[in-house]
Amino acid sequence: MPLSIAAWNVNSINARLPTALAVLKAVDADVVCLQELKCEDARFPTAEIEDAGYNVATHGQKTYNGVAILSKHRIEDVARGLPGMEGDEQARWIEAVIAAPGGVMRVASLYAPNGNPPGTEKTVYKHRFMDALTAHAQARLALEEPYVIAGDYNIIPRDVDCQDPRAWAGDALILPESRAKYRALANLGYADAYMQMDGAPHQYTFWDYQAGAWNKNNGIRIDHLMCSPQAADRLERVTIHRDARGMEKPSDHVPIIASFRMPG
DNA sequence: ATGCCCACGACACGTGGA
Repeated sequence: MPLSIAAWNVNSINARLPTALAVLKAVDADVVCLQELKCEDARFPTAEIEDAGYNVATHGQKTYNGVAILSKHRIEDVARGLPGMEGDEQARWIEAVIAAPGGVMRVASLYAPNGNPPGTEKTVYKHRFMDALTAHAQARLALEEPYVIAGDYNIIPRDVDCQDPRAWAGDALILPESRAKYRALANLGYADAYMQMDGAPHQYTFWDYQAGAWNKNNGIRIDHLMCSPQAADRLERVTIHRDARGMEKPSDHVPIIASFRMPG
């Protein structure tokens, strides 16, 4: 029985709850990692999400950031906040174990910092966060378990992961220092699910609200599922749910979904 | 060369996003 895991930056769960519920239904993933809830835990629409068939674990924050894990299966061992970033007030990390019938899978929902403008404290913070992520991911490898770090990495890994790299030159999403952080995670042994299954150029997960970016297909691929070797060995499918961007009141991101064979 | 659009807070426009 496969286990599907989606990553989706919802850009405020309360601003587009009807849209979000429709997307959740259409995607029908077993596990959904949400980013940019933009609300405190008490204001998360738990009842509506539970009615849609999901258990809920949130790490919210007023106005900014906020991440959640939704799961049709039991959620265990929830941890909030990225190890190594103690004292950071920004809610960008939640991790848990999903007790699926076919076996357990550890899943993290990640919202990495944007880092713009380059050369500022924002950039320093982005790099510090990514270094903490790499250290944590390395420690987790010792467990030798299926583990997926899913979310908005705010990194364009290759030039072909955007429509026009010249338009992004100098941006924190594409700078070599940012790409090096993504590669450091990959070099530990974490596979980008999209790259393992397909890697086709010019497939995007984000289109800006401005300047008709969606109509011009001027997008970027910045939402990724990074898989431990034990998860990567079970990966059988990846899809990008582009339809979500064409809906009424859409998020500027769409879900990307990976499906894993499970032993049981 | 910059802004375009969108969400938020608590009402006007500044901050942040990517």
